[in-house]
Amino acid sequence: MDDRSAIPLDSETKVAERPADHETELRLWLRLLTCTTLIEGEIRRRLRDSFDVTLPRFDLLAQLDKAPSGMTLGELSQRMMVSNGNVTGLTERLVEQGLLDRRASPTDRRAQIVSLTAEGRRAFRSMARTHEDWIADIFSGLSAAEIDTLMNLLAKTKASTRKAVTEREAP
Amino acid sequence: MDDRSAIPLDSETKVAERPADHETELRLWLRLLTCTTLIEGEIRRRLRDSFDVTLPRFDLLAQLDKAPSGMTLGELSQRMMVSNGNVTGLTERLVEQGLLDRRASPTDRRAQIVSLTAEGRRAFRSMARTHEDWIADIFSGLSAAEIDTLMNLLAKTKASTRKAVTEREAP
DNA sequence: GCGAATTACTTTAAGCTTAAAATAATTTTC
DNA sequence: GAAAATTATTTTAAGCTTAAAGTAATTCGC
Repeated sequence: MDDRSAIPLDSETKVAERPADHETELRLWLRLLTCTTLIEGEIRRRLRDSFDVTLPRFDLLAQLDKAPSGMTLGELSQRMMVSNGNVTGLTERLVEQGLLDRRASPTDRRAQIVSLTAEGRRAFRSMARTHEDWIADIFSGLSAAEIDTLMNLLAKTKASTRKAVTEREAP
Repeated sequence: MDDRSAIPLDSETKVAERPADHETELRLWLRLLTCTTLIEGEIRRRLRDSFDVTLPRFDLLAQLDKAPSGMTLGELSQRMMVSNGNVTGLTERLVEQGLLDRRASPTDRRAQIVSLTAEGRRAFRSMARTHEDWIADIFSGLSAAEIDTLMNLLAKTKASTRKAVTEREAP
């Protein structure tokens, strides 16, 4: 007999039938997803209304702002956790908009290095200041201690996820 | 002279220069986003590899599984937190796939009610069981207590976000 | 060095997603 | 009960996103 279901997690009378229902984890995942969707949607809306920029473009600019000498497309794609083709398209539009510079790598003729133009940097910095205030506003219902705890638990979640992914890839 | 670096992180002696840098909240948001992106990507990949289904379709089926008598498109769009047009398209494809039924509302001629077909219900239930195990696996690095704390902090985050959104809409 | 494997990127096709405008039906207001 | 406002949905155009296939350059193995 499988007695795992007899462990009094929240429930009282789990019958043997179903091995172990991981409803708790599922609810956690749904809540995590809801939070992110909610915040992401709000930020997307504000970026569009205030600066007429999309969130993916803002994200790309943010990555480049952290790398003054630029970055290859592959590096961008890794840091943004999106596909290569995605970065190709985003970059094209931002170059066209005059916010990005694109040049061939001096050491590798396959690679392209993109970096912010002066205008791109100026535009991003200006948006970033407001963006930071929005985020602070959104999290203002949490105390410093709660933010700290949340940070740590999310770090654990990230580690746990990576482990699950890795172990499945190389079993 | 730039004395920002001399200011203790959350001190109250904010010098005039830079009002308040909310770097902590920004880092929290980025971490939250990373977690979700990581998990979402993995689940999307597994759903495709194992069941040849997309995540949005799975999500729509999940909503309908919870409403045995069906739901209007508008209700679906609200619960899934996506646009109306999005639901229109997803529904079309799922009806075409034979997983959804779609009928006019008897009380409101503008509205359509969609519900799972027998096949749709069977297909979803089968996928859902595996899906739940994946989620449990992904969160397996967290203890029950940690999961509980995380749940509560995310509830707070959600509430704080809704407050920020609402107050901006109706100031 | 030479062929094989890998790497960086682009292209393609399909699907997802949104905002905004349009359509049609219902409800509210006077 | 007619006009005005709201609601439910669809359509449209633009952009995002991915997986998979393709191209070109580099590195590896010998």
